[in-house]
Amino acid sequence: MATTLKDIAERAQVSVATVSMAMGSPGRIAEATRRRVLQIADEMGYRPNMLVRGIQKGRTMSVGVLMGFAGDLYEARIFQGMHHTLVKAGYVPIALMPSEDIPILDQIHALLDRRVDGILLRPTGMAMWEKHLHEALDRKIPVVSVDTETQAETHHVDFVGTHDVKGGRLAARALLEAGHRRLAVLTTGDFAQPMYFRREGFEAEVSQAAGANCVSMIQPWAEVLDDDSVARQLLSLSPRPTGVFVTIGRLAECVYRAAAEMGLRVPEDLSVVGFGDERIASRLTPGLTTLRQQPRQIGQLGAQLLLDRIRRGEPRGERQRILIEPEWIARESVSSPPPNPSRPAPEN
Amino acid sequence: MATTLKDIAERAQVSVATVSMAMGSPGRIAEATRRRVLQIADEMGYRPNMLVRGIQKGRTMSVGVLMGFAGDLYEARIFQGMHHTLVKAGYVPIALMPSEDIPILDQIHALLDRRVDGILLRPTGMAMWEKHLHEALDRKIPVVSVDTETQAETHHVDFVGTHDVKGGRLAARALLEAGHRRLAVLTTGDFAQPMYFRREGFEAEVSQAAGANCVSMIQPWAEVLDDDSVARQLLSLSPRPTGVFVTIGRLAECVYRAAAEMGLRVPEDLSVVGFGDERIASRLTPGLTTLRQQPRQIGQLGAQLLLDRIRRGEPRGERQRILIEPEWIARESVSSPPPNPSRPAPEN
DNA sequence: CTGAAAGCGCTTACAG
DNA sequence: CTGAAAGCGCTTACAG
Repeated sequence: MATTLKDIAERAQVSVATVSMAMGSPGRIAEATRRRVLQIADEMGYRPNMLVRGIQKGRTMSVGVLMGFAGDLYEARIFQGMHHTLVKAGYVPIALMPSEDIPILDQIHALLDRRVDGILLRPTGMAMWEKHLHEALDRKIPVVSVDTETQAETHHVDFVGTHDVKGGRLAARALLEAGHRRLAVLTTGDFAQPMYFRREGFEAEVSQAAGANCVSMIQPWAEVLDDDSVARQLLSLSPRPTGVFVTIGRLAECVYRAAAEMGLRVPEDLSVVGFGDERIASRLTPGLTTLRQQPRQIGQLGAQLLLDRIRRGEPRGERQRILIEPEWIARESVSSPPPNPSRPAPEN
Repeated sequence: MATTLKDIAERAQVSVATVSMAMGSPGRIAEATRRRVLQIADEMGYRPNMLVRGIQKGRTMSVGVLMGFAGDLYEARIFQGMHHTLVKAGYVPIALMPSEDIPILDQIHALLDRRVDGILLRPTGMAMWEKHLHEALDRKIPVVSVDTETQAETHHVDFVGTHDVKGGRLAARALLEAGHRRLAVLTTGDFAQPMYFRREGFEAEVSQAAGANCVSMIQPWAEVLDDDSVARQLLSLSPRPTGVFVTIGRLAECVYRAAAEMGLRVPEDLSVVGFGDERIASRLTPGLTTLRQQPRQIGQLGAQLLLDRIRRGEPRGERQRILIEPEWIARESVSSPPPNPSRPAPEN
């Protein structure tokens, strides 16, 4: 249906090879012929057929992107970053997502059958991509994981994500420097590594500070939005923590509400530091001091890593791992601890 | 690099044609041979090369998807719907979005050069896809527009979207039936047709009701979130409207705030009906009665329309246009008008 | 400077 | 029942 080199060759009264060279190889064809051929090609609306090139060179200039596409800003930003880097380099993303009634293996095969040059994925808890990743790796198709690290098959899967441990440390350091000593973490358990790492970093930093301690409580993921009971428990501890780190922004809402119910003011009585969730953080009153992630950059670097591997043609090189430090965004939810704690500390 | 039919043929000691037929054509090859070939193919991890099929049959089983991917739930749902229908049918979406520094024409060409079988697009205000759509249409590649209708090149561009006019009518009817006669529309101008259609439907319905009237005010899009001044103006009219229709959910926030500042209660003093934006609608207090759109279904039907066109092989058939009625979601923001309006109506 | 030939991976009539 | 040949659209040595 579409215009082919043959069509052009006939019209221009030259061979297909000549047309091909006129378009592709600079000085191979006489300038006059070349001009004429190009002119005709243009008139006929010729567009190169990348399928052919894909077969010939073994490069389709397309990559598979496996994500959630669930509609959160964070993931959209990651995709924006990937998209930008890919398209700038002449690549195109084939975007697939998990779906109840479509076997994941079929999705991977759909990519392999179209000979994608590589795969970018964000292995969220729900998407069980990982089990079938070897299908790609065995065929020497590079895979780069983004935001969340793959659990299995990590051997040659590069990774770009947030430096969660560092983020946890930064949160702890800020609270410690503000004078807090009784610290707490409110986290949510069943949602993969990032939460664990954030908590880990926080606890590690606190453990190095003289006279400071830290309790941690876990709220089931399903109840993150609605249930304030865990936050209330946390604030009912005696002695009560004066600085709380929540590993995900939404949890701050629970803490805020629980505090309000208990007559505690933020930040006068209680300092709170969050993680990510910029929208929520800026909307809360007082504004939530938080660690901003860099989803766009994560997407870009992930794509870059993949392109590097594709270009080097060695999917089994040394594994790359890039962690991006979250940015400290100071709002109004952190201050020094109350001078007169609910239960006076004897060591004054 | 990847296993080819030739590799399998060598191992199985048969011709490439035999291998091909063993896989593709049912009864063409002796069962024993077939088994052996398939077995070997499986061992070698053979995967068919769809690029070749794409060249041979002129079908790549891929379609271009041009959207915003800006991270709103609504668009994500549309994409989910498209994705589901496409993947179920063996197709795959190549997802491209507008980007400051990438010419749109290049994006379209990226799709054409990969010989996508069709294009799905959501022509939002920002994305100037439309100018270059003829590049696809001229090459007989079907295009289906979703959510927002294309302005130009509509000749053969099918469309699936919300029945905005009907939605506006439903909103008006509900307010009229609740007894309201002084009605108002708060809309936002610079954001393409849907808003106009909603308003149009509302005004048309009101104009048919005895003794009812309607004023309309437009708020610039850029200020939708922050600026309540237009809403305040609207509520300061004399006589004051008792029922307001906002053409987009977010605007309800402005109305709510303005009402609160002016000492007006929703719904006792003021009834409000919104459109879309389920998240906001359910979060507001009182809950916003609204017209729910069906983004997932819109995506599915859009993809279906495209697949139909691809299969029929006639990109120039009669134009399809599917409008999906928004669903009336009753919450708490609508009641009968106040018995004793701010400025007593003489006709009692 | 231009063309004929071989090849990329596969399918499909057509022979045998 | 299986294979050789031609062809899909293109590129790339190799001749002339």
